[in-house]
Amino acid sequence: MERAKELGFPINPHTTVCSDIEQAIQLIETWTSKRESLDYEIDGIVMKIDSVAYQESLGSISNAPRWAIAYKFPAVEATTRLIDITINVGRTGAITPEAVLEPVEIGGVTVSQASLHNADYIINRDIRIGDSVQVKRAGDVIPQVIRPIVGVRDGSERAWSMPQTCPACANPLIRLPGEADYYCVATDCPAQFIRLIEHYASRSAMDIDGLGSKLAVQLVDDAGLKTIADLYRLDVSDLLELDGFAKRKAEKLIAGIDVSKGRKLSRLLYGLGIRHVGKTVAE
DNA sequence: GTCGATGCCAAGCCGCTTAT
DNA sequence: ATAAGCGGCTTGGCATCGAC
Repeated sequence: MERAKELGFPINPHTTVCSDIEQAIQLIETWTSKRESLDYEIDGIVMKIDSVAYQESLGSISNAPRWAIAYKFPAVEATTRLIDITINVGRTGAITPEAVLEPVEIGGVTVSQASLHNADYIINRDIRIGDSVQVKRAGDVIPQVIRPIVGVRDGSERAWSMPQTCPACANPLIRLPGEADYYCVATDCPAQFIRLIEHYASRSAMDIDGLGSKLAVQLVDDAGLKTIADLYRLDVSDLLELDGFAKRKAEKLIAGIDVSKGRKLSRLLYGLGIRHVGKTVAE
């Protein structure tokens, strides 16, 4: 940091060296109360091993160094009403329940939805539709439903259970013994296919410029896409039939699809969306 | 002016493999 | 035998930019 400063980079003036863990804890306590005095917001403090030699011998795991970690201040919590629980069908057919919340301000943003992860998450916490719930932003970012406030129930709350059938294709949902998620295992489920198209076109797969989630819906619902291969049978005149498409946008998308023919085999493999074949495995 | 795509900030949970 | 590591999968919000 000192060298960076010498080179003219702006560095944070509050950087402090602590000689042991007690001093580090003391520093956190000091800043917990002084936090409001800064003219910018902070969500915690980064602790680093000062010795470069120790940093090198500690190394890294995956993306994170073992010699630096963030202490995060407790996230702000808010109370709101759980209006409904909807379910989402993922690319692999995994079913994820989602909380529809009465919009509430938390840490400067409005939270109206949160993932509920799986059926057990809801059942174990006894979360019911209509409940008042405590919500926070985990790591000050990701909206999370923590627990229901049982004491304020008035009897109108309804217990939730996982639907028996897929909301998109009406085929039965299946949960394998020992697994947490329910799956739609239909091979022709439109919700799964829309997600597959999104994934296939995404930046780290075939990187088709201009094809995102909204367009995937349009292509499947309105342009009659049935397989990934159908993408390559589209032409400009097909796209001009669709809402919001004019010449320029249609030509750009066709060009983007064309360019994707030249992508590496590993990107194609990843793009096909085979379970347990992620980016690393594909490469 | 509006809508969608994208890149950025991220965490929880799960299933499996590897290290201790 | 247990813990740590890791990849995979899913999600929310915001700023910015381009197309319509």
